[in-house]
Amino acid sequence: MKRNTWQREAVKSALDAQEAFVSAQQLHATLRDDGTAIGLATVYRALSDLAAAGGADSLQSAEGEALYRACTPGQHHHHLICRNCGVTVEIEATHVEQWAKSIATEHGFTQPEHVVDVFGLCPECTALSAG
Amino acid sequence: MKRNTWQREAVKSALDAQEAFVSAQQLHATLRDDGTAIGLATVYRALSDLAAAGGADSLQSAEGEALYRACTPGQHHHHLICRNCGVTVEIEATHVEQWAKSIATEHGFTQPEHVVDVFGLCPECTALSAG
DNA sequence: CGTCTTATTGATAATGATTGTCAACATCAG
DNA sequence: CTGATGTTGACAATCATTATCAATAAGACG
Repeated sequence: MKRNTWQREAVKSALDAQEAFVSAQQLHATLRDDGTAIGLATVYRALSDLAAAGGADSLQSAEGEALYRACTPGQHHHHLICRNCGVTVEIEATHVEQWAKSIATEHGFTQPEHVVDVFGLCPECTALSAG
Repeated sequence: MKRNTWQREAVKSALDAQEAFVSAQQLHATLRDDGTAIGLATVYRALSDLAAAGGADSLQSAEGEALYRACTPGQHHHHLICRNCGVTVEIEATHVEQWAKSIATEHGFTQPEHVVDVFGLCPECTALSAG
């Protein structure tokens, strides 16, 4: 049976409060800073449960860390991510969905899934780097 | 000054001999099995040099390992990868390039880069899983 | 061919994210 | 309230990757 604990709630709402992709470590630090005493392992577990349940998106940073972000459940979407500050915009990619399916089929591949993410500098970071 | 060593040559040709993405560890094991005494650290170094020089593509597996594959230098391309056996097909994605640029611009993002990879089951693995 | 400079190697230690362990604890049905 | 058991959290363990550093070898030069 699945139980509801304040820890899982805390992780969920801490993730909701983020506008950018964050690592488990960062989220753990944030929670601690907010006065929430929670174990690191628990944050890892809560995040991977959330991701498995579709309540969060995850991706790997260039350095290999796992990053998480709250998302609308059930929606398949992709991301436009600032490589400097991490700010994220959800984007739709109907075109790309179609393209991925057809290219897979062309080559005889089945059960296609795809990883599509766009990295760049957000307006703010662009301004900063220009100044 | 950059020196030519048999170790780097060995890594390069071992990578060329692979039709799938492989990890540094796997490549090291392969080399050892072939009777080539080479250090693990050297394989790591050779692979990241190769990738930096454009002689190899790299991506992160779902488990977070770095995987490498020989590729045509200078060509920007994406991959269709079998999630079971790792076989890889290089694909072009002119559409997607354009789309990535325009979506980034729309949101005020600059210097767009993108990660686009399609995973699926190759014809062989599809047949196997069906049988 | 020898010699010298220094890039490279490789065994091993160190790092750092993530996962496993397991006793103590909290949740929820009854 | 109480008991069965899912969950927590401190810490150890794991695993890929990187740093360390003495020993080695590539290549320029004579």
